[in-house]
Order: sequence, then C-alpha cells, then structure tokens
Amino acid sequence: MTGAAVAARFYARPTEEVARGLLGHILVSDVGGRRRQTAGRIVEVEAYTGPHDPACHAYGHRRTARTEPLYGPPGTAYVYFTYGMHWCLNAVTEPRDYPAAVLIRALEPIAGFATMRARRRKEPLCSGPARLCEALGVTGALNGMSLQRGVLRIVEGSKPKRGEILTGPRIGITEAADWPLRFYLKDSSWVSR
DNA sequence: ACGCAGATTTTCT
DNA sequence: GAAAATCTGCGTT
Repeated sequence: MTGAAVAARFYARPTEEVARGLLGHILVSDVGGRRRQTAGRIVEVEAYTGPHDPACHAYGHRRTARTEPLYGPPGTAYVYFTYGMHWCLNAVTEPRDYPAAVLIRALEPIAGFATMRARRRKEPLCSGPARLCEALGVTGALNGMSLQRGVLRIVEGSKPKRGEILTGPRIGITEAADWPLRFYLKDSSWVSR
C-alpha cells in the first residue's frame, strides 16, 4: 500500500464528519512485518462524540489510564479491550484534549488474505470491530500510536459518492444506542450484521 | 434461520 | 461484584 496517509488535520474536526469521511479510506497494517501486510477499505464506522455522549468511554470527562489516548492528538489509535477477549480499534478525533473517536466496525479486505485467514481461521475476515482487529493483528500494543506513520496507518482511498453513505443507530451499546452515529456504505456486502 | 450462553479481563461502583 | 462499543458454538425451529 503506497497511498498517502490521511493527515492529522483530517481528524481534527467534528467526530461525525470524520466518521463519514473515513468511509472509503484504507486501513493498512504492517504488524508482523511488511511481508505480512494486511489492508482493507473502511466500509462501516461509528462516532463516539465526546464527554456529552453517554456511550463514549470518556462520558462526563472520565479521564483514566484507559481513556487517556482519547485526549491525545487527532489521528491517534485508541485500542481498547472488551468482553474479556476482544480488541477494538478507534481513530481519535477533534483537537487534543477533546476526548472523542471513531470506531472502525468493518473493512472490505483488499490485501494480505492469507495472513488474515491464518490469524482468524474463520469467515468473515473483517466484518465486525473485533474481527478486523484479529485479521489485521491489532492489539493493545498499538494503543496510543499515530495512524499517520508506523505499523498501523490510514491512507487515502476512494471517496464514496453522495447518497452511497447510509446512517443508522449504533450497535452493541445500551446508552444512547439510538443516536444515528453509525455510518456505512450502501451496497457493501462487507458491513457487519 | 434464530436464540442463548460462555469466554475472560479491565474498569469502575 | 457487575458490566462491558463482541464473537462463537451449540441448541432448537
């Protein structure tokens, strides 16, 4: 993958805009070495919009060791562990010290199929936040790292056409699940559920 | 096709 | 001690 990395200023905007804007871009992972590079086009995301969002980990400005990366610079990876066994990947948004992020929920696999299958041993490979992390080798070791350079990065992809982006309620949460902050590509067969 | 329970650990109450 | 931004396997329909 040789595309230009998405710049920090892209992430330093309202989280909902960043979420829509990430659709079509490419997530590239060099975990395990460049030889085992894996990559996928982002087709589904969710916005977690900050201290006022009951579903956001930083709701009410809960600044703890866990949520610290959310307060970091835009374009940082926030990787958290949940349900005792799963990792999930977010891109930190808004200016530094404003704790918000976009959860990457599904990818269309485009490179490194053999590596993905070896890691996952199951289909689908990248439809679901924990599944794509497993397929790309994303773990807590990447928490707090830049998404502009390094082993995990987001590079320019193809912009979806207007009308190709659908909106819906967020998944897997109880508080404010109905806020329409999930965005996905209309005709993608790679979105979760 | 659908529904339910288990896995398993971090974080906060 | 309970819940969590989930996924899987196994049961039943």
